[in-house]
Amino acid sequence: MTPNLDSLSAFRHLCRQHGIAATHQRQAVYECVMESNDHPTPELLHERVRRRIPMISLATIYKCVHTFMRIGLWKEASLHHGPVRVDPNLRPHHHLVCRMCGSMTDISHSGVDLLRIFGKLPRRFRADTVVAEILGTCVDCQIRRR
Amino acid sequence: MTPNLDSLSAFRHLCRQHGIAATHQRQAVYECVMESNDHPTPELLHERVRRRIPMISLATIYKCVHTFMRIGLWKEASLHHGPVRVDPNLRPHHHLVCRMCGSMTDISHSGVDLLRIFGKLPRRFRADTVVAEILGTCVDCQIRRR
DNA sequence: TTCGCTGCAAAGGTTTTGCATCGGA
DNA sequence: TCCGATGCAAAACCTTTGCAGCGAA
Repeated sequence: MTPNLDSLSAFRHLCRQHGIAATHQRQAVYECVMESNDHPTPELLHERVRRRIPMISLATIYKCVHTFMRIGLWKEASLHHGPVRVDPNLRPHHHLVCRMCGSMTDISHSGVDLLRIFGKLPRRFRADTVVAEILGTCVDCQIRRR
Repeated sequence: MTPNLDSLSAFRHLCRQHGIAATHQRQAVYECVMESNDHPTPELLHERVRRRIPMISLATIYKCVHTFMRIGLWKEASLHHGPVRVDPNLRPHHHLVCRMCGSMTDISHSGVDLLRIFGKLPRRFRADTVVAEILGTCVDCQIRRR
């Protein structure tokens, strides 16, 4: 059973669990993200955290974000960001995305109408497309690794 | 009925339909993408197109890609690329992504097990996650626009 | 005290832009 | 001929990195 800790010691506990130092920069970044309802970019996070620690640098934000992702506390919401990729296939289809090399392969729509599955979306959001992104490891990277 | 045209005049026809000039650079970029089975980045496309037009610049590749996307011939396979976005929500969930402002909102998993729906994936791809990305226009942008 | 973390500044990678020139219609 | 497209170079944007000094343990 997790002990009922206040915010500060809960954060220290978390850091100890993962073997990282509990700096106040990390705590501020952590709390700002956990209080967010959106999915902030490092830039936006920097703005928010600076209200508490005016001198914190953007590089530190990036480092904190990577650290928390590495230890599995957060994920990257923006899948396969990086260079644009062109898709000339206009028929509905989904993507197999390799986490290691970033390669993308189409797979057919196969009669799965996701817009129907997600029929009860928030009424206020005007949806036009639903794409399934299937993340994993491609054949080449399975062979190549280790 | 579309006339049966050879490659060159088919391309000219397409350009005329969309009111853009049929330059040989655009034709080479167009053909390279249409012959691709992957989803090339501008960089990779540049390499490939240079086999035909050694002096073509990377800026032209970017401009062509934007043009073909603008007229609706191609899409962007890499959804919401750009700055990283942090996602501290570790429970399975999907995303509402606004095409205009890039904002992302979580929607609940709602019992839809996409990995089961996509049960018959290519055996060789080792899938670990399926995320549905629901693209459209958020409330704020619906109000803001025009 | 020690080692990991921060802040700064520089560099790396991707994309856009301004402008002179070229070429398609 | 005319206007839009290209090529180049510079700038803008996003992210990573190296290193000296700081601070958590």
